[in-house]
Amino acid sequence: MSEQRRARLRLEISREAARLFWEQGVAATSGDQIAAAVGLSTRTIWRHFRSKESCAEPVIMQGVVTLVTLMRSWPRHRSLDDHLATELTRISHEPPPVDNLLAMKMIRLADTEPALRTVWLMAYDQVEREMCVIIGDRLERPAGDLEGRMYAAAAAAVVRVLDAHIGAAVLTGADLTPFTDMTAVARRIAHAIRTATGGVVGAPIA
Amino acid sequence: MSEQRRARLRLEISREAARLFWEQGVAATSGDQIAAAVGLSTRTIWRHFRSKESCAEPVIMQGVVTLVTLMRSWPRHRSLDDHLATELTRISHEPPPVDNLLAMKMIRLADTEPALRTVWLMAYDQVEREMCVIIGDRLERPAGDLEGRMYAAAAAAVVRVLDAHIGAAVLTGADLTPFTDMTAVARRIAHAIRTATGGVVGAPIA
DNA sequence: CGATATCTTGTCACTAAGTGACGCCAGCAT
DNA sequence: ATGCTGGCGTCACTTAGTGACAAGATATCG
Repeated sequence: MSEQRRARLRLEISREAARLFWEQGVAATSGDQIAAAVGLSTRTIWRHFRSKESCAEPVIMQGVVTLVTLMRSWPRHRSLDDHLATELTRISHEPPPVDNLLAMKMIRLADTEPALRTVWLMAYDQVEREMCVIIGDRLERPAGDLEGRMYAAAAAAVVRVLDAHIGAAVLTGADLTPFTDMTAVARRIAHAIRTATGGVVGAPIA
Repeated sequence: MSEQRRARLRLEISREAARLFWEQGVAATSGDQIAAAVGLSTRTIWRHFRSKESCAEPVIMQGVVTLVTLMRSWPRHRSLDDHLATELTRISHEPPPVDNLLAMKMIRLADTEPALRTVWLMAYDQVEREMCVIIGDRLERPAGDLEGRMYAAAAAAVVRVLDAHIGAAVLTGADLTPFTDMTAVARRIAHAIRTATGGVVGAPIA
């Protein structure tokens, strides 16, 4: 099975699962229900996900995949600030992915459902690994270097907090004007990452 | 049931569970086995833990509880570096807690067992909350402040990476001399936290 | 186009994680 | 002594998750 096809199927299952989790709660949603909603047998669900709750993972991941992609395409000669600003404004013209709202809802649920919180943390564990590669590559340090891992962990952590913050703001219907200016958002993210990495990750490389 | 008594019972269960997880693997260890090992009924195990894997949490927590305690007792007028150095050297004269090795083994298992990794991440999620209080208090910022939460998240993240690093070194039988000098260890931890918080958390407050 | 090999899914039986309900008893106050 | 409370054991039960095998889809090669 091609990697792409598998990822798409996982995402499709994840969408239905997340919808059900949000509508009726995690405990009240059974594996059978998820399977029925997506039109597969229950057995197939367990072939693609280790547990009921982890069905939410692809949707949660989708919420940060654009940022990770942007980080990956960050050219060495630019500052993170500038790169994120241009890319985010460019992307903001396109319609936002439909999964974003669903992802925020999952984060919200993770506040009260421990099982979902573990999934959320595991998703950012993946982000941390990605960051490890990106930062390690940028700093030209050996893979698995302790410094690089700390930078990556700190960067992933602040992005997670920012993500939770924005998600909470959107869902509670709070004032969203701080997040409409993509240049400002880019500056906040870049500043957070730069601060969390002691100023090491952010500047252009000569 | 007093909070203390409950915590002690949870720790007792956790020790047996961790031992079994290490000796025979997580999948091969049943709830019944854990219950038998600690001399309780299986039902009682589920009264104290949400899941089989989360039985490992108190032991994992025990591995960082000393550091969190030290952070909590950090006086405002001292630098984190100095405080940790004196306290760690003082403590290093006492015998190290017996659970430390067990905790390292759980972290090691978390590398290959996803279910245990979630528990590990959840434990550090708790550490992050603690850090939130400590840092928020020290910076005299309102509780739940976004900046404070980011500092706490970054600090908890780097401590987690350091912890994993040291644990791996101990278990693989690597050279442990870098970790014998408590002053040096304190400096590394304090430096990591200071770096991850952009230099904000670490200095004495006038 | 056809035959075969591979890969994914469905079905069914089964294990074990986790819950609800109820009764027991140790501790404690009256 | 009596009544209450809170933790524990027992047992029945639900359901998440797995193993094994058959069947259908799909790709590959002639």
